[in-house]
Amino acid sequence: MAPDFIHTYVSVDCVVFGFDLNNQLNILLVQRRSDDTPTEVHRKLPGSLIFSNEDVNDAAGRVLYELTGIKKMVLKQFKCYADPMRASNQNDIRWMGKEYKHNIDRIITVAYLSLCKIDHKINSSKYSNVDWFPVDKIPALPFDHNIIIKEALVEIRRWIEIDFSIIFELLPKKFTIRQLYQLYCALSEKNIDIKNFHKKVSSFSYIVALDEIEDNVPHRAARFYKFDGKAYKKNNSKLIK
Amino acid sequence: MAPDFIHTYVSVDCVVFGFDLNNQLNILLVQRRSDDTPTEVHRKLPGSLIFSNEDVNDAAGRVLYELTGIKKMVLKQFKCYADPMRASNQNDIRWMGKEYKHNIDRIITVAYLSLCKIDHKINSSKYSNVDWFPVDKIPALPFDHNIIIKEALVEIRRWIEIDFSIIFELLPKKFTIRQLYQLYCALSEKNIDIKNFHKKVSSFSYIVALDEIEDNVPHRAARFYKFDGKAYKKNNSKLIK
DNA sequence: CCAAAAGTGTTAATAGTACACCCATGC
DNA sequence: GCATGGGTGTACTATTAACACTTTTGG
Repeated sequence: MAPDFIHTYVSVDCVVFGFDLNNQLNILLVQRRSDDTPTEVHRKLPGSLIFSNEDVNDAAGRVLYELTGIKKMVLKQFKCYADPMRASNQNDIRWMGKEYKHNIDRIITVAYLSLCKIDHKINSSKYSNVDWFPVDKIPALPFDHNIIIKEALVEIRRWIEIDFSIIFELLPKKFTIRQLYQLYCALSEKNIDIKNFHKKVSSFSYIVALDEIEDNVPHRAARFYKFDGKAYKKNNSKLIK
Repeated sequence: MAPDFIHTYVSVDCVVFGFDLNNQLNILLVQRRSDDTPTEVHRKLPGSLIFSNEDVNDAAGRVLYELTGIKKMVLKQFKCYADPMRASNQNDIRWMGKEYKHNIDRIITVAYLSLCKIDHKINSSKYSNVDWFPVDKIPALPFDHNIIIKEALVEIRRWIEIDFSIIFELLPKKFTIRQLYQLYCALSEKNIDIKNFHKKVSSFSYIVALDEIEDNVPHRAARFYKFDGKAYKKNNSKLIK
């Protein structure tokens, strides 16, 4: 009975978002080593097979740490990809054989979202090349990584709705309300009035005005604010619909 | 290198919700065959290992069909459970050996949500016992099934917020606004005024009043309504916050 | 001065909340 | 009649949306 049940490899892949100064969402991609075509640069999502004694959440935390050198990044599992054909491309099969020293026939992956301040130093212990790519300039990637990224974008938007506070993971510690506004617009695809946004947001107890203001801007300097996580949790408000 | 990467079995488990006449959320559990203790009845979530050429989504659809005899049930993947210890209980290991005729050391599972009108006839081709259990009377289950159910409850609430229309999968074709109200309350844990709810909901274009009214009730009979999926999609409204 | 964005104020429209009141039915 | 819930209306409140106006800064 049941000769058909599979025994398969399981990996995790991480979609790490950053928000750049041009108000673009970016994603971290790593370089895939390829001896066959040393001149061509191949990119992929950072990921790894899971270890025999490792939960997928732990594996994702490990991948993120090996990727950025940052210990406690926020992360959120969002989907398991298990199409039997997702790793059927010959290049992908060859790459897996080299990378893992195993013959891998089928592999399913659990995809994670993570967020990173784009100005944070990336200090990877595993990858030699780690770079930000704007979401509208993602190259063709192996496996189903392009699909994963597309769905991660839907997922991050949902996440913001559920927990607004994670938006601050993408902003510098000190930010202007305009920056928050532009990030919120990029994520929610709503088109709210910046004046009203300003008024509303600056009234929140967890958005704390600092003494500091912008410097060297060709217009009135904006005030910097910081996010107070404790005040947010107290009022556990979603506040922005 | 990499002797530690696992090659593991993958299963799907389905949490099927129903809403009963006592305004209780229920979950479908099946009976686990156990030769060791034929007198004791053990329950579990319906599930299966995935086949070698099967996507997890297809496996979940198959499990649901084998469970209920219904072809197109709504389903939603919500989380992958991969704790290395999740199948370390000796009873569970023994059961898996018998069920699948394999020695299974580790198994990860992908959990799905599904919804079913509780009055729908259950016609299982695989399980001899399939029963509804109110969510507050779920017995101790094998593996991490109790945890999965707990998290499924959080997930179904989120789902309703994202797509209100799925609530009608839990109601009879003809329903009163009170029924809709009580289901909505059970799911959202909000405490809105039923009069205001009535007024609001009955104004929606996709909630269609029927000519029929209740029968044999000790008070004024309520009107039946039906849900118009096409009208809903047109206005793609979430409308209820 | 002008352009550009910060920041505040005013007002109208909309949506949500509380609750009064009448209706229909079985006992 | 009375208790129970159906169904409608009205008035109040909170939130959102639109937009005018003043402020600050560099050029």
